[in-house]
Amino acid sequence: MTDTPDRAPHRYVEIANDIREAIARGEYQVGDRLPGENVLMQRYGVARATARDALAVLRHEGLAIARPGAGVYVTSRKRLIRDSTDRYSRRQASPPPFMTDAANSNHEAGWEHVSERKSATTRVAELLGIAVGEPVMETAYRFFADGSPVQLSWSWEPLSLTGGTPVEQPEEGSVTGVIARMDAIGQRVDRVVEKVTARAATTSEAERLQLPQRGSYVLVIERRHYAGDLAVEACDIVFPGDRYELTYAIPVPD
Amino acid sequence: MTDTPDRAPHRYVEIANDIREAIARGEYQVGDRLPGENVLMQRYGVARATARDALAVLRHEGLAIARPGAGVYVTSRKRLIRDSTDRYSRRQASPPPFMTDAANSNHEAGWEHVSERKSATTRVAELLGIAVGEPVMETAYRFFADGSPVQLSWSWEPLSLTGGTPVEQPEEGSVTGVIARMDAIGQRVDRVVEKVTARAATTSEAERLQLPQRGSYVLVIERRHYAGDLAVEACDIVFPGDRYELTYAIPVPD
DNA sequence: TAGTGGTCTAGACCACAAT
DNA sequence: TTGTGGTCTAGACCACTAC
Repeated sequence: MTDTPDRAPHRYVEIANDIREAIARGEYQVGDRLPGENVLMQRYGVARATARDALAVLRHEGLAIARPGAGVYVTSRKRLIRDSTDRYSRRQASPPPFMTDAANSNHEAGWEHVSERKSATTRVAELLGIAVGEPVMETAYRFFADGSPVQLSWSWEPLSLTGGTPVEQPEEGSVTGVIARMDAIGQRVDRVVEKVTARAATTSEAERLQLPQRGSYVLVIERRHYAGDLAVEACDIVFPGDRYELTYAIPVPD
Repeated sequence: MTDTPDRAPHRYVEIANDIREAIARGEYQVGDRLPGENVLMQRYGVARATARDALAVLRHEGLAIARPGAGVYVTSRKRLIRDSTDRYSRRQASPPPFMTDAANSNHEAGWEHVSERKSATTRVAELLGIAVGEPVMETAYRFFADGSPVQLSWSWEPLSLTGGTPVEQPEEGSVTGVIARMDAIGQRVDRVVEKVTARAATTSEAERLQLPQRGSYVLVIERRHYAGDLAVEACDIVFPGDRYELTYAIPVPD
């Protein structure tokens, strides 16, 4: 028979496994408090750092979250679904796409936004195919579901296209949605490109998404709306890595 | 004027910032060795754990990787691109999609695979819409680029469709690719659905992808090929979170 | 063999949450 | 006021890498 290495298991892994299994057995429900560092030190006879390492494993897996001063709690395992199918269409979206994403959650969902004229940074200029320093409209969003922030985004549109038109302000006019607004000024969006990556959360992202400063990761979409070869909008979208699922349906032509 | 909190910065954050900036300045190139725990202890006059925490920040950001016994090294920042556009078409793919993804890398790319008849687990049954225990063909893949593993996947096809046909073995016949193989047995794939998530790497994933056991995260695609409402293939694809970018082009109908 | 990062002990002080 | 998690010190042993 095969001789499994069977190396001595590490204490912190064993402890993490114990707690994980207890959660799986239902001994701890979502929102329940888990045994903290002090309890684990006594229960397993380990040092502070070892108990802490065990909880760090669960935190990184997204199973638990530490609330400083309060304790460690079991987190919700449900992911919000962002479905790209039918998300980008000419029909005036109603309700807006994000509300559909959040339809599963119990509490109210909503968002805040602020639009501002800016000059294109190097990156924004590259995304939109314009010159650095050209005027753009930047709109920053933060979306909420279940009372907590679940999505950040920054959208940029070249003011050479929208400046002085009724759709200059993305969230102020009667027409909403990039595609419909661009239609209104004669720019026919025919293609949306989304690039998906995962990376560590920056300090500011962790703060605004109410994630732990250390060890958090995010899902990032870099999106562009195109009218032919012209990029009419660029957008960075940031999700807590363990809270979202992105769905893409790809038609296979005959 | 606004009174910024200006809370005392933490030592480990300062140290991490110093090293990150040194990398940005080009003082350390990809593959170079960074100052280790012992050097940082002396240079900054901190304890082992604090130096370690500083390096942990960089490791989590994907900027550095620790090689036990050897040191901490600057990692490559280039992401492989997996483009869904034209990935799923009736034309016989040549070269296979993965080779296109890896076209940017300098060293050779390739993959290993192994196919095996199995019984559908609960999850596979649910994915394929069949009964638990039904026979399926499971094919496990591991893809390499630049000499290191960059992608794992597991594909399942119901043997009720492919069993006894020339395309029963995904990688053995003259016809390759799910769509072409299914065409060969009269199943016309018209839609591929991909669900993208991010999560912590499991122990076994970290091992097979040669990632650190702690703190690694992965991008996961759960993919299904559909012929009408019939799921003819399901597949889990796992990427190192900081090594890949997934691209989706979504056409906007008139 | 010397040095490395991974794990672990046994303490400490702090800001903050709950009471 | 008490307890919590976040940070930090000052040691230790180990398996492994590089020489």
